[in-house]
Amino acid sequence: MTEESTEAAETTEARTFDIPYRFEVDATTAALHAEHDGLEDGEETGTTATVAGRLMLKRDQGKIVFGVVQDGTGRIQIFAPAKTTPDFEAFTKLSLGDWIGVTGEVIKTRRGELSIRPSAWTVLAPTRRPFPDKWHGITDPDTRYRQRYVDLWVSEESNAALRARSRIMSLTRRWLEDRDFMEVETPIFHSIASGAMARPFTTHHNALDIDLFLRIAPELYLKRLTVGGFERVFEIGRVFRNEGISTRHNPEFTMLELYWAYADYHDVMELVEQLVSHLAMEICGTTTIEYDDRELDLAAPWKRASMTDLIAEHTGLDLSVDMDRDVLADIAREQGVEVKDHYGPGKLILEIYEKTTESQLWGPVFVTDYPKEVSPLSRDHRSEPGLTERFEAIVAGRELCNAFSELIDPDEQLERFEGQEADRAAGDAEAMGMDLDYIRALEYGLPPTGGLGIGMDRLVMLLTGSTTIRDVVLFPTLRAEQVHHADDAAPEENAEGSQTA
RNA sequence: GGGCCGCUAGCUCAUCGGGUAGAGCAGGGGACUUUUAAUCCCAAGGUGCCGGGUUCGAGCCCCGGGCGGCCUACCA
Repeated sequence: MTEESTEAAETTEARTFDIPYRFEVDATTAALHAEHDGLEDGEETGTTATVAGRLMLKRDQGKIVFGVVQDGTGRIQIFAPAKTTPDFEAFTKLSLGDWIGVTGEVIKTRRGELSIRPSAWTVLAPTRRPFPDKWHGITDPDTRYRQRYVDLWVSEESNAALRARSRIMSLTRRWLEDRDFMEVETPIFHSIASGAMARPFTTHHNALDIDLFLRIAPELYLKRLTVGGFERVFEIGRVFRNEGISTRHNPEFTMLELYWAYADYHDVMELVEQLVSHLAMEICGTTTIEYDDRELDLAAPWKRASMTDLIAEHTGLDLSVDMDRDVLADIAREQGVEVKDHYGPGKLILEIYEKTTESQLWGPVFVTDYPKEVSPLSRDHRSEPGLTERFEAIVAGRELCNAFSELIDPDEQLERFEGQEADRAAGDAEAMGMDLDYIRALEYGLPPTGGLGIGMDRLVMLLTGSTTIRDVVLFPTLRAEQVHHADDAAPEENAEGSQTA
């Protein structure tokens, strides 16, 4: 087997076409269906339309060719009789996967299929690689994620989920802007990894000769803006956490954070339940959706319950951060928690909650009043000592967001950072970094502020029914693939573009 | 990171007690004037992920590696 013949099996011989520099489309396939699906079988409209897209199916009848063209909105049949189709011979030679533009009368065939009968057509891009199975498409997840450019036009569900993602982002922005929130962009390079508990990615700036972290959260920059007088800000952007990859985790993911001056965490709860139910109505047409074969009602208001009440409800254990640390540690061990020496009462309660209760919740429910020990950026609870005004929303059994009445006291914030540093010294690689400039900002005065972070990928999963995050991320993080191309293939190498070598 | 599983033609999948791989679709050639994954005929297409080992003989058994999936751990 020679190199040439191997390659010939994988890419078809180059066909040459005179490809225009632009092409004027005047209709989408969806619009044509919306307008003309009511036609009688065999009826003709007398109206001409021009569509463009990829040739997905072709049925050659000899003197008639039936094609199916797919654009970004759907599909339409091309009805091409030899008699009326220009350059008919060439039309019969088109390959599945070719991009074409077609102009012709909109008609309905005798068998009742809405079609365009071409009076003109042109190739817009010939495909040089073989078409995936036209019925099964691509099932190999590796290929779907690596070659999303194929997956997107072959797998309808992928296409729909990723388009829904784009709409969700757009709807979220509009909804927040309608409430006078202003979108901002803060740095992705951080010199201190702070604002969340996670391991960062590290990089280096040559000219400054300094190491930098990719941000794990935009939080501290956004609150600096509130100090600066931007009273309602939000950022939708990528954050980076150097942790495991799973069906719910991608190392880079999209976070919405917002800060709302003069509001508290009760206001933020209302905002979250309203935003999410609004998005559900827009995307799903209802707030009663199904996820993972279970029903979920996203209509506001959502249940609110404190962490300790939920633990009591699920285990019968009546816990409090006032309890003796060692007593709590024993209870934690009984529940299967791996207790570490530096865990205080608050951390132990959080661990017990995560072990016994969180996975039992389906939601939506706001879990409120987190221990101070595990909430270094949240303000002390106004009436519950040792707790903070913080909540997470559990929806479909997963954490959707994290929010709080922001800690505004610089002295208290400094102490919390010091506590984090102690944890880091005790071996906690995810402890938050000390940020003295942020303390300085607080010293200028941060008004009462409600803050929120939502994992947008998770939200998209929820609203599109996706059970893996990779289905809502266009290009999920994967190991590098070694792609060979025929032109640079060494003789002993496999001249293959889609396999690993 | 740990455990389990997978990798066969461009795509979707077969095959076997270890005896040298087979079909559909796509691609090539041909037939067909209303098809709907069209149909029919012909020909072609494989370093069975890679590298070792065992064996007279390995896609199949063993070891190592690569890539992926699921579960698990951390987090959103």
